[in-house]
Amino acid sequence: MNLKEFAARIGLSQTTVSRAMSGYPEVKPETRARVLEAAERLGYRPNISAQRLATGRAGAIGIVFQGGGRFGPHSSEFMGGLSTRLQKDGIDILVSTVETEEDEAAAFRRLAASKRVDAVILHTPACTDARITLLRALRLPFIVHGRSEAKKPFAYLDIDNFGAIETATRHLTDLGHRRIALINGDTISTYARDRDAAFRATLAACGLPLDPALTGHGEFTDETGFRLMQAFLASPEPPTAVIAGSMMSALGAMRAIRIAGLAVGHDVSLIAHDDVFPYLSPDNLVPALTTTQSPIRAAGERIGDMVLRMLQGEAVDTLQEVWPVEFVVRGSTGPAPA
Amino acid sequence: MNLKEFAARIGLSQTTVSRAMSGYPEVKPETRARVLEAAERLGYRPNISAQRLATGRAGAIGIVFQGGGRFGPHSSEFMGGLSTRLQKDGIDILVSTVETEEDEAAAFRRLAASKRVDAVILHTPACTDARITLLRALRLPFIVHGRSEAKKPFAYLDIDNFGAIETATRHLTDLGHRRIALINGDTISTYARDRDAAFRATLAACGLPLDPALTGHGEFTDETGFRLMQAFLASPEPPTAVIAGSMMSALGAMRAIRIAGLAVGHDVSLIAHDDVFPYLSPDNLVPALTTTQSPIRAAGERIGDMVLRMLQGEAVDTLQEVWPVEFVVRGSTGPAPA
DNA sequence: CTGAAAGCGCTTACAG
DNA sequence: CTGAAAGCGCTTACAG
Repeated sequence: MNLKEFAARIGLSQTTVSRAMSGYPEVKPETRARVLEAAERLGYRPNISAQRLATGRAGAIGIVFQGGGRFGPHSSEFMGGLSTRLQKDGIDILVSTVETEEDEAAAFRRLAASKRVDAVILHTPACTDARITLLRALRLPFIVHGRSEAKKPFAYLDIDNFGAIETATRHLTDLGHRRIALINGDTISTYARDRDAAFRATLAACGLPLDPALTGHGEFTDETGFRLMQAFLASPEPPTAVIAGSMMSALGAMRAIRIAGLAVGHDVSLIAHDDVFPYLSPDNLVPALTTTQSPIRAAGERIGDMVLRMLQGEAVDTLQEVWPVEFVVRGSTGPAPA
Repeated sequence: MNLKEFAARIGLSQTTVSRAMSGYPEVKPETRARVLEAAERLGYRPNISAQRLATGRAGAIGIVFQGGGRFGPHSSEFMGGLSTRLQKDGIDILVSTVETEEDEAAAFRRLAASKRVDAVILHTPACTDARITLLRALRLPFIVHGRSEAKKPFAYLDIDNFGAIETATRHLTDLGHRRIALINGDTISTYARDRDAAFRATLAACGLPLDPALTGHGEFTDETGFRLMQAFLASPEPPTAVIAGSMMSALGAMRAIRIAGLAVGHDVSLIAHDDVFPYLSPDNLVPALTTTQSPIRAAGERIGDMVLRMLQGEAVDTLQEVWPVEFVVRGSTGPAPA
């Protein structure tokens, strides 16, 4: 049933029905109630494509994931939160996956040109990110999950990666550790740079040298954690503590530590950053894992909120948040072995 | 730039331009080439909402995830595959997350009434699933990831859950195990029932009793695996082997086994079903994990393919596939202890 | 092979 | 507070 039929059926004009359903103020309350009730009863819903064409709004926001690897557990938690929030306002999420950087740029061009989305969410930004320049040129509104450097301000939500790693590192030095390793994420992303900077700064502040053999980069997978930890342990002076960038890396690191015949929390302390996955809790590991934690699902919800406000015209420089990261000490960290 | 402007700019009618861009046959090849080149050069793309309104097609398929828990690592892998395939045909994916069963039904009604999607993907079906009845009533085309019982045929892609667990169980009995435990998924889903049936049938075929204390159900999380395994081990006659429904459950089970002072693959054999996650490989575990495996990403791609064929009018009874599951023996299974 | 025009189902400025 | 009508930007039956 379309608007014309429905309006005829209840004896009102299309105009009034449309206004009643869209919540416009100038409709008499009784009229609105009657329209809403009838729509529910007769099952009338405005055709979304017609609505979009008429208003010029797409009613959807876009998100692009690059490569198989990047659509992992973090993505799904984030998406869960985002979707929960946008659902409430009837905004759709349009998911694209691409292989390369060029494909991602092409995807953004396509989204912009065909007016498929009202805004996009950019994630895992690099320190200087060409995508930001592109989105600006395309006049496609965007919000960044993470931070980046750019001349003009833009909307973003990030967590305090610097603070997280600073706290973690400081906790370890306080426990007497002097050889600390870091399993970081990919090299170009801002978050990895921030974590690296925090790690270096804190070691320096404690008068400890940075041993390049004790830092490694890679995807947040079990395998990378395992491989890097094995390399650390094989170095001439193995670490007595390690900070892992994610729960996945931590699982791999834990195994490497055990295989080496060492005990986590006793011979080697371990801290992981935890995005809070419902299916993998640091409390369940043995020993329970000390973590810096920040729920990525909540970040998704918040970004959904922010993108809606942006579309309502709120200025981007009021849409900038940095979330503190919680630090939870559990059994995987202990005094440095004598 | 819209069609009118663009057509004027290159001196052709809107009709011809539209036909050239949509790949209709009746356009002269040179004309088409000229149109396509100009579109590329001038950056013209049809407005997607107008296109959808005019054709009556939404150009999108929907997928609904129920509850936070269900949008986990399996979902993201599946979505990655699905998106990869649909992208090629310019079909969008519309993701919704809901809390309850009623919300899910409401979401389907909304998608259907507002013509937001051309079809939906239904996943994790129960043996008799009310959602199938609903989608039929709504005349919303659908394809099921999994199987279900229904009078009329419908499109689906499932893996051979029965065969997988049969093979796994048989492998264990062949190794001399007589007390085998099963960590299964939620109770109402078809896949869990199939796995349970295979487990029972194989034990029976080997003349082994089924001990209810050695089977458990729950979400595919580390925690559930851990908790169930601890319970199994605490039973009067603990198992010498266990089959876990997912990699997450297996991680928890492994830990419970180790905490009990037992060795995986020696004291207790372990087999897991693996959906093949890029960030968590059974080869990396210690010992490497024997698995029944089936890549859920590939299933996502295939379902994308099938849904496109369905929308092109292919009959649903030719869109039914059951994939065999691969069995890979690694170090986590060994002879039953004497 | 190409074009003029109706129609898809909404929204909204304008008029009352 | 309500309505008649133009317009959003496409597609496509019909005519040539």
